[in-house]
Amino acid sequence: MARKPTPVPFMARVLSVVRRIPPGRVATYGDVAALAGRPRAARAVGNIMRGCRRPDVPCHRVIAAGGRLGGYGGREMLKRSLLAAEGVIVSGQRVRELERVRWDP
DNA sequence: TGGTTGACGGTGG
DNA sequence: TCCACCGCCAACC
Repeated sequence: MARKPTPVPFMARVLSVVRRIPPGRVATYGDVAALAGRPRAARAVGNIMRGCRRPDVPCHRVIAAGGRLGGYGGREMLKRSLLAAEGVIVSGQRVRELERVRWDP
């Protein structure tokens, strides 16, 4: 069964989802993929985020599963700082209390 | 048109 | 808890 061809490019939907993540909240790549309509495209989401440097897209709020920070163009420390500044408790390379700060759309 | 590339996820050792 | 492997996918070249 061919998946329904998305009327709008996957990348546009992903960016749209990420823009909706409020400050102090996070979403995993898998969450974003699911919200964008492709539950198994977490890796593809990461690829898109890799090239996304727009200030209007809070890509630092997108983390890996299990509370792991994931990457940030080699600036993982900055990602960690940005999240901490928003009130997200980060310890080492892990977000604590993930279920408490996980965005619930 | 077809192969490569990873800011991933889940499982197993 | 950490690391290695394999499966998945859209964007890129």
